[in-house]
Amino acid sequence: MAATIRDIKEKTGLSLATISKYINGGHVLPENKEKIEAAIEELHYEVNEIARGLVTNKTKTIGIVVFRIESLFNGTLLHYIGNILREKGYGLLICDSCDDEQIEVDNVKFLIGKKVDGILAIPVSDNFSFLESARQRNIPVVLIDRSIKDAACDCVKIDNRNVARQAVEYLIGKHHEKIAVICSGKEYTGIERYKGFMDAMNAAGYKVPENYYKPGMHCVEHGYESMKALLELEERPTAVFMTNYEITLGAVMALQESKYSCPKDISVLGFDNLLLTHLVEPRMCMVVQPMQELAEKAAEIILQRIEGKAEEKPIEIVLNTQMAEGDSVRDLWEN
Amino acid sequence: MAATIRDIKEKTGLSLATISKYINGGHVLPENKEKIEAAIEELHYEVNEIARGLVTNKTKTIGIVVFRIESLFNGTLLHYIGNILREKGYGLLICDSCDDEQIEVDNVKFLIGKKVDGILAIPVSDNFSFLESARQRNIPVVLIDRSIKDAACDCVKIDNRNVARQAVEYLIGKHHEKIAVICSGKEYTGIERYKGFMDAMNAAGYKVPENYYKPGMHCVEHGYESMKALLELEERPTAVFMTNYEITLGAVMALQESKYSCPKDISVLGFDNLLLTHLVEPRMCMVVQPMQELAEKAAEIILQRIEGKAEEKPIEIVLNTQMAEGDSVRDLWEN
DNA sequence: CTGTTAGCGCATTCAC
DNA sequence: GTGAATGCGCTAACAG
Repeated sequence: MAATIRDIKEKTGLSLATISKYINGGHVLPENKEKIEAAIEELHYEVNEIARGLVTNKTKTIGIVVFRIESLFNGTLLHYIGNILREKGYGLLICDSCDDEQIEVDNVKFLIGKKVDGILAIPVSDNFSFLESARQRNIPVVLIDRSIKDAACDCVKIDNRNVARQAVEYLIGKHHEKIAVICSGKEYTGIERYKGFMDAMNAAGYKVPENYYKPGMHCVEHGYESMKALLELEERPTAVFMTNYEITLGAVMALQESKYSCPKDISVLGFDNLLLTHLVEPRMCMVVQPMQELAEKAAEIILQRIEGKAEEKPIEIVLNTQMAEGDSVRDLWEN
Repeated sequence: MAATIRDIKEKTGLSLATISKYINGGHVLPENKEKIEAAIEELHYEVNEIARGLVTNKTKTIGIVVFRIESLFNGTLLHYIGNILREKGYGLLICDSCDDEQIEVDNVKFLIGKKVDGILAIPVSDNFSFLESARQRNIPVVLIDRSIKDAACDCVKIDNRNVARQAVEYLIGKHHEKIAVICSGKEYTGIERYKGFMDAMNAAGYKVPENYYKPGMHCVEHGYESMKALLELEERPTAVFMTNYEITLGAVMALQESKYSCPKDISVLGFDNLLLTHLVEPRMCMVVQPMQELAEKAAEIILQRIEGKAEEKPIEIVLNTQMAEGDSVRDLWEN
């Protein structure tokens, strides 16, 4: 058995209170301090966080629910978040929702059972109900990347609609008019980015035929199938805008397999998938989110909430985003 | 405050023991069962795992130390492992070692402080010292993918040397003689796979010039730089064997950027990177590990250890691996 | 099958 | 500055 605070009481002859106080940074007489330190050293004593948690009602653990852990987007976020939290002594309990809303609900309940101090979520669901159980128990929740309508919940995200509009304006600036969009049709980011797409198209006065609009699941397959369908169209679009990591990946896979070449036959502009910019020819144009900042802000907010030093009302942080230019968009007026 | 077992005692008039028993799956009278269930429902009662942990000395939490969480290899493993464990009611506390041995040591200590019931590791380090602290406390440890020499520790891995040999024999079967290898030079898998490479080359009687052997870090950059160097060689290899996910990725990136085309100018055979087989042309030959099986076995073993129903001596599971054929290897005698 | 009692290891009142 | 007592929420012995 590991040594407990009682063992060091025996060893030093001091009382539990004194020892506990020292451990938690309180002042004790120098000679007692030495005694305690010596005993700790000798017995390899380490605080039992479980016992401490029972009385403080804190676990120093934060739960994170991600829509799909295999997504590189989530992996990158986890990397940054995990490092920040661990520096502060917090553990990260991770739950993979596998793109399934029911699993997501269960995950939140599971985390609550684990008595996490706070919950970070990159959600699958587009309504807040899966987090109700957390709210009831006053467990702080911070949404990352995907906010939820009318949720009144802390959230860190990017200016989705704006950046999508800018990206499409870039395409339009290269004189594209027949632009298709592949996006997720259900969740927040997909919808917002689609709105941004339409903003730009409407402002330019361009129509979007129904078969140029490809809403669907947030997954590689949807990107793949949609791009395939677009390429088979009699009146092919001259440019395609893909609005997330997975969809970009799938669409590029379909393009690579096809007989068409980019940007000669078709121009593409993707989202988040920085990896691809180094992998395929030509270098892709890509909207890239500031992952580290996203992670840092989210960690910062959840810690503030846990320590109770944040204002009452929901904090919403919207980060600016930039577009990485490449060679995957051809100017139709050149050549 | 959340409801406790005492609240439901008040509500039902039953004793703590009866309620506890019911919660833990014991048999109680049907009428009491109904009373308890009703009270649980009404009070939104959920077990406080912390309190339970204090008395059972179990946290129902398993820690996992991964060499780099952003690696898709780890993401896939985490996906499978997390799902299995959560089904059994176990949480997964995740620690990213960021490819740094010192961080890895700290991570293990951190997990021990969190009193995890067991530790899974996909390690950075090639010696067991980072796990000593766990062993001292009798915390079960299972190594995944990368075993450690003389560690006498449970381990789930693949037949690295064999499958590498087979892969190289496939290249040799296509009449390649000038075969280069890019591998990680330090950790277990890199060394084993290199041995397999040499087994095949030696058996065939082919020499491996020093500049065809590219050991280095387990990272994208190493794959990229090495492939670039190989392509610039006066006497270029006709085939290149890449021995892990990251290196394969980097090498393919370099190849895509180069003036050479695959398999016309050079043949390649990669490892683990199934994603790539769908992304680049031509379809790549790839050794692919049975990720799900790897995860399942590891989860199974750690749970057995925790429940104390595993034999004393270390369990070592070696899974068979197959090679996915593609078109990235040209038969030198054809055309 | 049920109730009573006693801790798990620690932090936190209070007195002193 | 220190020590004795109390309880966090639960499980595990018992005895009934």
